[in-house]
Amino acid sequence: MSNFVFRKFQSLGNFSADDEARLNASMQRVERIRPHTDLVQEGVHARYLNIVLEGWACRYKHLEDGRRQIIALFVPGDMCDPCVFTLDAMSHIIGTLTPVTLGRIAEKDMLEITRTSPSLSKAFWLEMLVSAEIQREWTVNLGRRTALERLAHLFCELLLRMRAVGLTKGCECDLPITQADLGDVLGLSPVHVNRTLQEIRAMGLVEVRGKRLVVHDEPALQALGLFNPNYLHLLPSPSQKG
Amino acid sequence: MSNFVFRKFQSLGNFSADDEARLNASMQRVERIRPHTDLVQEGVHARYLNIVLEGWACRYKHLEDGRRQIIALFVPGDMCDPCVFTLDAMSHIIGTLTPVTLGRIAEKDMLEITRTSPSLSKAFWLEMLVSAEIQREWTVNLGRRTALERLAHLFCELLLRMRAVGLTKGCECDLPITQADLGDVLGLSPVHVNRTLQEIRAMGLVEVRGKRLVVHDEPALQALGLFNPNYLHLLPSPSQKG
DNA sequence: CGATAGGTTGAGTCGCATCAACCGGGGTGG
DNA sequence: CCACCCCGGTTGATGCGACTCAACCTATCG
Repeated sequence: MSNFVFRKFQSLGNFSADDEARLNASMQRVERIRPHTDLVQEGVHARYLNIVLEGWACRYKHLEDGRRQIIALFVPGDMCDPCVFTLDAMSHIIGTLTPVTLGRIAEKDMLEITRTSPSLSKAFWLEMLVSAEIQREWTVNLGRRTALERLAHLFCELLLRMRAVGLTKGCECDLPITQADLGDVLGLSPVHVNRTLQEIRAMGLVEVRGKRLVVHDEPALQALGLFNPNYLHLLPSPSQKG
Repeated sequence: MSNFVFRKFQSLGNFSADDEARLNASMQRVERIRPHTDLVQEGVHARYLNIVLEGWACRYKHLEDGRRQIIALFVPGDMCDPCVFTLDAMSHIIGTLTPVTLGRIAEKDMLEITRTSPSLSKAFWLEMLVSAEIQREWTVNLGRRTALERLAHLFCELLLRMRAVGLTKGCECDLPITQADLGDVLGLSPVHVNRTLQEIRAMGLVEVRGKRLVVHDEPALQALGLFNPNYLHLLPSPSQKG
């Protein structure tokens, strides 16, 4: 199992070697899915739990006239739908943003795992609650923050999430998505994303170069984005270095 | 138990007389909480599951500078936090919008109920999944719909949710909240809510008078709001008459 | 070497916010 | 019982933030 997925589960509670073995045994690897591919179709009952192992994916919805809103971002270690099994059909789509490698767990294995491993089912449960918390925070982001604040807030969140799975180097991490995708996350037009990126860089807080996010002043960025990390329910980080 | 709460649980699956008795036994009634009162403080571990029996409540967050976003609306029959027990602390506040009567179930009773009654725990689980679906749809609403569309969409949702618990008369239901509260739901200023209400009324779709919502043309309202009811996961309604 | 996707820039417009004043009704205190 | 107050709603004027359209630039890839 990749190191950062291991970290992810560790961050969700006690995670034993036995748990790891069980996960590995039931996880089927699906390599290098192309970017901008839909994994799960709207209106279809989910048959697998998908864990992102490499690359970024998202949950999104389309309006009839083509407008698109990305509802959630999935970075390595994230589970795309820890809770979707019981609903008859999904009202959203899960798709890749970059080339993605998935770990896939069939529904019956999931049921078996949650029935027999308290630590793993607690991990799935926590993952679900935290993703709901993120969803709520995004609601606030879209409803009450300006473009500049939204961008700052998103960058703060992503940096912390990437750090939690050990995918940062100091205040730097991958940001492998386009400005248009960022716009669909933030409810902004691609043009305005571009200008807002320039503005935030001119303030000396953040730079985006070559699909990398480089945060120069994290406290100031958090202040700008009115960012309070509580909603991520991160453990007091044992190592900030990533 | 009030008729509409009964309906609510029926709409969430098979709900026996025995289930009803168990709920009644462990539910403590809290009468007439004042409007604009916080039920659960931010950063405090929840000790109860709250079910709204009368009135409307909401989940909201504040930004440091006073901006406020309502993240969820709770109408009679809704559970304020079916899933919050396992998280250490909440990053949001639950408060009343109108005078509210709650049914309150202590944490230990909840654990007991979910452990021993499959039908009730399935109901709680479903309620949680649907509320997550609503949250996602609101994210789209704030990110990608105009003020007029947002309002139309919200009204469509509220009408269906109220109908599901039998609190509509045809295409009419209570709407006991202020325009300022609507603004905090929709990410709009109170002034703009007012103007948008006038606009939607001038179109002949909806009227709001005396804390009542009156929908004149539900299909047209759904079209305007780009509304697709799938996300509510309502059962094929046995009776539309409310 | 051309095609194409992503990024950048400018001009013009519009949706929504803000500020401020005013109205109307229900509750309260004198 | 009346006067007042205050909250919620309404209206107008003005400004700004973000969108749209359109052109152009740049890097990558076949």
